[in-house]
Order: sequence, then C-alpha cells, then structure tokens
Amino acid sequence: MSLIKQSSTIQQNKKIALNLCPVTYTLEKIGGYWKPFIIYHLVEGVKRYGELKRAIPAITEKVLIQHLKQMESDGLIIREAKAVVPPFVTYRLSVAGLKILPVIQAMAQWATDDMEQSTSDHLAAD
Amino acid sequence: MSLIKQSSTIQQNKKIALNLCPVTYTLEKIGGYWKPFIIYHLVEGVKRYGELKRAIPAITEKVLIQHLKQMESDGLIIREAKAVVPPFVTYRLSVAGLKILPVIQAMAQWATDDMEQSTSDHLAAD
DNA sequence: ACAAGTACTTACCCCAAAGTGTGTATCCAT
DNA sequence: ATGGATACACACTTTGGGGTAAGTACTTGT
Repeated sequence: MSLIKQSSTIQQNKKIALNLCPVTYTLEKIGGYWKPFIIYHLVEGVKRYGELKRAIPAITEKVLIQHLKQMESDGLIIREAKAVVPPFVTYRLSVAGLKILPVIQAMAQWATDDMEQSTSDHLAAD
Repeated sequence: MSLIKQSSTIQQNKKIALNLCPVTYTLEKIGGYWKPFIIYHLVEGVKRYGELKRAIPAITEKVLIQHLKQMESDGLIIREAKAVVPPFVTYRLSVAGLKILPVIQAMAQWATDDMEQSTSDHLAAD
C-alpha cells in the first residue's frame, strides 16, 4: 500500500509530532482528503461500498478503498463482509467513530462562523 | 509562496470539497504539519519569531515562516513588527484563533481517549 | 456469448507540502 | 573586523498522498 520510507525526516517528524501532540494524532485519523465525507455519509447508518461510491462521485475507487482501510485499521469504522457472491460488504461507524462526531461538528461550526466573519474584516483581539 | 497549478485535478477537488464540506475548510486552516504546535505556543500569549523557533526546535525556519504567513492570511494569527533594527516581530492569536481553541481542545481530548481505548480492543457499536 | 454488477487490486504518474541549504541588511559586542 | 543575533527570502530536492487507468473473480440477466 505505497511503502513509506521510515528513515525520511518527514516520518521522523511525524513520530515526534504524534508523541508530543494529541491534535496531530486526531488530524492523522480524519485528515484524509475525503474522510470527512465518508464519515458524513456513515452518520446516516450502515452503507454498502457501492452506496458510498455513488454518494461521493468525485472520489476514485482506489482512494475510497484506501481511506476505508485506513479508517478501519484506525478503529473509526467497522467493515462487515458476507461470504456471498457477488460480494456484500458494509461499513459503519465504530464507537470511536461515533465519539468523534461532536468534534467534527465543532469543526464545522467554527468553519461556518469563520466564513461569515471573513465577509466583514478581521480585527485584532485585545 | 510556491505557485499552485489551479488546473490540476487535486485543486479542482479541493474546491469541491471546500464548497461542500466545512470540515475540510477547518482542516485546511489547522492541517499544516506544525500549525497545532504554533497555536499551542501562542496560547501562552504574544511570542516573538525567535521564541517560537526555539520552542519548536524540529521545525525549519522556512516551514515556520510559511505556516505563520498562511495562518496570518487565514486570519488565525496577527503579526506585529516594530520598525527597528534588529527586527522585532511578534505573533499572537486573533479572535478567530482564540475561537478555535475549544475545537482543538476537543480534538486533543478525543485523541487521549482514543489512545487509552486502543490499549484495550475496539468493539463494534450496536 | 457477452455485458453488467460486485468489491476490490495493481502499476504508474503528478504535484504540493515538507526538508536542505544558503543568502541578506543592520546593529552590537568583542 | 569579525562574529553573532534578528527575521526572514530563495532555489533546489524529496516524498507521500492523491489521481488515472486498467485488470480480477465470480455470478446473473439477455
């Protein structure tokens, strides 16, 4: 899955950051390009792979799978496959995935606030 | 400032994501590699450029400046320079920067919770 | 017999973020 | 006059995430 060079400075720094900073830890888990979208759609409930794909048309299959695998191994979502053919695979949020929803909600709230404020100008905080 | 190719698919997708998803908007602003560290140190109050540099030894000057410029133009922090020599430049959080602190706090909280949970095993959410 | 649907997998390319290294103007202390 | 401190700027390289495109195994529908 696209090998990573553990020796590279960037990986060393990532380790430093993960040790020192819990915020970086969280960013690692939800920071993928389309991960917020996936979470958003899984809030509605259990979804099949194909449903997610159709719900997010701009995402490519490779990246979708990639994100799903990462989020699964990160414990954010749960994959369940029925041993039938054609395959029947579903995804849903785990406990940790559910617990992160308020955080995401807070991020969204700040964003909408900030977008409104930006129409007027930023002023200094004394 | 490293020019960006507006035509690339990734930039197109970024625009799509920013329009559709406020979470992505927030991730854009705090998602930089060392931005959480910068914010963390500015919580203590006004800091000079050199103080920040010494507070985060692993960061290079280029990336530090880069992040500071971005965060300034994003309205998260405020730069103030005294017209003296040698230069005297300080950075501090703006209103928007202060408002995002609870969000960051929530992210940190989720992270520490999740790290604890990960020592035991993840179970499905019914 | 052939296409369509399912859930992936693999090889390859592109590019922007991060890292490396050097340069700059001015002042002060030694 | 030489070096250090200040706050950057600029050119260059690396790297890893994301995009493109094609293939796979197996079944059902026509």
